[in-house]
Formats: sequence, structure tokens, C-alpha cells
Amino acid sequence: MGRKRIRDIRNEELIEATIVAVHRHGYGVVTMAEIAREAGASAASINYYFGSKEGLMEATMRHLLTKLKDAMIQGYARAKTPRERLYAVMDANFADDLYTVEQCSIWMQFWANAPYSHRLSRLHRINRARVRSHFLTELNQLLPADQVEPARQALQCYMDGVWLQAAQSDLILEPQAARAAAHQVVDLVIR
Amino acid sequence: MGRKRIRDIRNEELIEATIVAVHRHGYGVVTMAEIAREAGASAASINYYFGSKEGLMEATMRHLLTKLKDAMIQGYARAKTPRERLYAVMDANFADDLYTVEQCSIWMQFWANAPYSHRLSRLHRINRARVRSHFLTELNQLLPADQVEPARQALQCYMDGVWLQAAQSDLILEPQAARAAAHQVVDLVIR
DNA sequence: AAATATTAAATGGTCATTCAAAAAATATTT
DNA sequence: AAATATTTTTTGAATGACCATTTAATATTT
Repeated sequence: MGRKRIRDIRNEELIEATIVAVHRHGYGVVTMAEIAREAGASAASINYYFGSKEGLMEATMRHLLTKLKDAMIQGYARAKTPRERLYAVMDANFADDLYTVEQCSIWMQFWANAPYSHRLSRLHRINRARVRSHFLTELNQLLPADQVEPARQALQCYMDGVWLQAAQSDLILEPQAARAAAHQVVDLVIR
Repeated sequence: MGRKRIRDIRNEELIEATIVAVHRHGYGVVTMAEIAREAGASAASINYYFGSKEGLMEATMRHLLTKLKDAMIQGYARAKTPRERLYAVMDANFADDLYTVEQCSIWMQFWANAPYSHRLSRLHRINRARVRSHFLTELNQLLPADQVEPARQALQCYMDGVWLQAAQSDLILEPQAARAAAHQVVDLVIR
């Protein structure tokens, strides 16, 4: 059992270091050496665990996507009505441990670079489709068919836009206020 | 006069080539050689005109910002009411010659990289403040004071989010439909 | 001729990745 | 328990590729 543990611990440490380093230097220019220094390891050991820089980036994005997915599933479990489930999608995106400058920043870096990496774009596509499908399922319960797609577009764009602004912000974010604002937007869209 | 002309012609050609090349390869990894090839010139001549790669990127962003600003001023001139002026801001963002995959993609690249470049972040800040102020001016005419800021946030995030999605799209964009959808969002927000 | 524009080639630097060897952890035997 | 063997982990240094920028020389325009 010991064998597995070390690998898992290193993986987590290195991914956390990647998030910090990418936020600090930018996805395009961050170096393996900088990430390694942040993790207190060597660049060579990163390749030992992740194979390559791209492998590390993919693992990091996968880690963030999993966090987001888990938050969403948890919210869904509690929600009883379609409207509450829309709230839940928003609340997951603006959860206390996800809606931080650091993480919004890295999300944007990944979005910007996904089109140029086969492995990143795959993850990106899957996540986007999942969010889209959640929105559509609930909106179909609440709106006439011809209003569903515009409403979905409005909600999903709003969500993306808030993260995008958050990534640029030099203020401390207020997740609670973001959730309240998002609920208001939901209310606007579904009546 | 002749002296100025050649320089202007080259500037435009090189900036157009930059837009194409950055869209194709990504901001972080595009090389001077690729941009030069796209423009049918040499990498050395780009430095002759723009001093450095960062100078070229700044000039390219400035070019796009100017186009956006001009489109907005033009729309403002025609608009008579606060609501029409809100439409005008949206219409500028989704104008036929601005709302293309190529340009949305490059906008996102710039957004993602602005925090790491003094020169880019300056431009970015100025543009964002200008859009914000336009929105606030009009919304103040239309809404009670306490609803103005949430409404601005919703509109600006929606605008950014649409561009962000457009950048990822592999479909052909429909600027006219985007404008219509944006008008609907304005209508939702101001009543 | 003078000024301006262009580029091929050189320069100097950076960086991801590999590799071989050391170190640490774990398993096996005595 | 101790000693030894085996596997896993770590890293310094080497490798090879790539790239922005400079330079010096050439071409073009005025």
C-alpha cells in the first residue's frame, strides 16, 4: 500500500504547485523549473510522475474539473425543484473554495490554451457539454421550448463572464455575493 | 508623405498577420518567424517596425481596441434614448467585422496574458473602464440606484462570456443573431 | 547620394526532456 | 534483528532544439 501513497502525495503537491505557479507567471511562459521550485522538487521528478509538461497541465485541469463536478453533484443532491437546481449549478461555480482569483485565473489560462492542445480541448469540451446539459434539463421544465436555448446561452455566458472578470480582479472576491447575484440572474431569466 | 505611407502599410500588414498567426498558434507559443511568414516578411523587419515582440502585441491590441471604440462611438451617435445606447454598446461588440472567431480568440488570448504584461494590462484596464462607464451612465437613467451595479455586472459579464464562447466555437458565428440575443438580455435586465 | 527598408546569418539565451547515478524505501533472506 | 537484495524515487548535469533579437551587409526609394 505504501507504494501508492507516495505517488498520490507527490501528484497532489505538484498539482497544487502548478496552480500557484501558473497563476503567478502565466500558462504560456511558466517553466518546469518554476513549478518544481514552488513544490520543492526538481523538474526531472515532475517528468517522472507526469511524463511531460503537457501531462502535468492535463492532470491539473482534470483536478480542477473534478472539484467543480463534485461541488455540482453535491448541490444537486440537495436541490428539490428545477429552479433550485439552477441555483445549484451557479453555487457550484461560485463555491467558496472554487471562486478564488487564483483558480479563476487558471481556468482562463486553460480556456485560452485549450484550442491548441488536444488533451486540454478534450477535457474542456466534456465539461462544457455537461454544464450545458444540466442547464437545458432544468430550463426545459421552466420555459416554453423556444425560450430555452436563449436562456441557457444567457446563463452560461454570464457564468463564464464572471469568472473571466474575477481572474482579472485585484480585489478579494466575495463568493457569497457572487452566488446571490447569480441567483438574481437566474430569476431574471426564468421570469 | 511617401515616407509615412510605407511604414503605415507595413504596420497594418504585420498587425493583420499577427491576428491570424496568434489565432492559429496561440499567443503563448506563436513565434516571430510564423508571424513573419504569414505577412510574407522576415522576423527582422518586424523588429525594425515594432521594436520587439511585445511591441507588436501591444500595437495589435491597440488596433483592435481602436476598432471597437470606433464602432461604439458610431453607434452612440445614432442612438437617441438610454436603452438605445445600451443596445449600441452591445451592437459594437457584436458588429459584423468584430464578432468573428478569429478576433474573439485573440481577445481572449490578450485577456489571459494581460496580467503578465505591463503594456497589455494598461490597455486592458483603460478599455474595461470605458465600457463600464458607458454602461453605468445609461443604467443610471433607467434603474433605481441600488439596481445599477448588479445590472452593469450582469450585462458586462454576459458580453465577455459570449466572446469567450465564440472564441472556442468551431461553427460560423452569426453576428446578427448575437445582437438580437444581446438586446433581449438588455431588455431582461432593465425591466 | 542619402535615407529608408529588408533580410540572412550570427548571437546568446532559455527550456523541456533524457539519462545515469545516487539515495531512500521496501522486501527478502539469514 | 541484521544484512542484503530489489524496487522506487530523486536529482544534477548533459542534450538538443528553439527562438527573440542584433548585426552587418544589401537593396530600394527618394
